[in-house]
Amino acid sequence: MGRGGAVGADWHKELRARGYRLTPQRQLVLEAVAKLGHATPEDIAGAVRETATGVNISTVYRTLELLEAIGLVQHTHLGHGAPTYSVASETDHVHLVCRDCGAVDEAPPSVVGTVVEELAATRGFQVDVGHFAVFGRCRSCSGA
Amino acid sequence: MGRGGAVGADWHKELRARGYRLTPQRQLVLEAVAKLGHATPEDIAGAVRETATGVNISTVYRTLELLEAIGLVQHTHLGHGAPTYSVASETDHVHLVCRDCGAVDEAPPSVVGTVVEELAATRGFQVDVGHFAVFGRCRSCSGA
DNA sequence: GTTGGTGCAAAATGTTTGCACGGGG
DNA sequence: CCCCGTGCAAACATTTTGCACCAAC
Repeated sequence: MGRGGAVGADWHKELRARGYRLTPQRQLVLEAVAKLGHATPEDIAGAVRETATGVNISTVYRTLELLEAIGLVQHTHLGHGAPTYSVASETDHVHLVCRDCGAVDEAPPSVVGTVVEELAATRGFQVDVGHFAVFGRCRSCSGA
Repeated sequence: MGRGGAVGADWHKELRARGYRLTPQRQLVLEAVAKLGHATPEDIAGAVRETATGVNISTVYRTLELLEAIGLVQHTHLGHGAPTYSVASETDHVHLVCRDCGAVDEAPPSVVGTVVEELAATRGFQVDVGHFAVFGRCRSCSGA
């Protein structure tokens, strides 16, 4: 699950190759994203503060932007508030968000496979399955 | 199409029936939503200001919340910024948003029909097709 | 030693709320 | 005449930016 070790062993090279520096803040933010999963920037800042003396929220934003550009993390919109970040390898699934209770469920990308294929074939549209959630009402809340 | 007159002829009754009052602001906001389509609260406030002396932005928010509760309008998240509002009858479609050029395309709900049915059958999840957009890369941007 | 990264504070953006006044019913 | 709805301003929440200092390389 969210173990820090799951994060690519040598993402340092990714940074260096692009001229970026390896800082403790960047290490901490990436570890926090891996550990938390679906965490908002604020969540991440909070988690990091428990470990270190403190990483400024603006640094968290800048770092997330950087890590996303490199392809190490991705963000998803699960609701009206802040987006949530996960390590890129873990975001390959569909999010089901209940409009009533707010519960977030996950489904394998295969459930939308036919749609993805159809949109690619008929419109040349390459779907990014994880970016937006699928909104609706879960079983518990639909009254059944 | 986008004329104010296209909006249900007697939504006044909807208001009255629930104990709400009919005000010029509410009328203007609803007409603006109908005319603009996929408009942010700020867009709507701007459009209304061209007609009237001015409707406060907070009134726009409160009015949109009210109109959505009644079922006359709905909002959709098309990107990272503000949500966009449309009259309820026009939101019954899937939004395809390109991550590169930001273009918003629309597709009939039928393209996701199988997914909607599958999620209902296997998980009891009632999908709200219009609330979140489908994110990805459009034909022009995946080729160039 | 350079130069990019960080912290801090302030600004920008988007949304909500408290309160007093005015208009709808 | 009652009281809901509005305008206004301030609070709130989230994200971005300018700038001086510090640390990675």
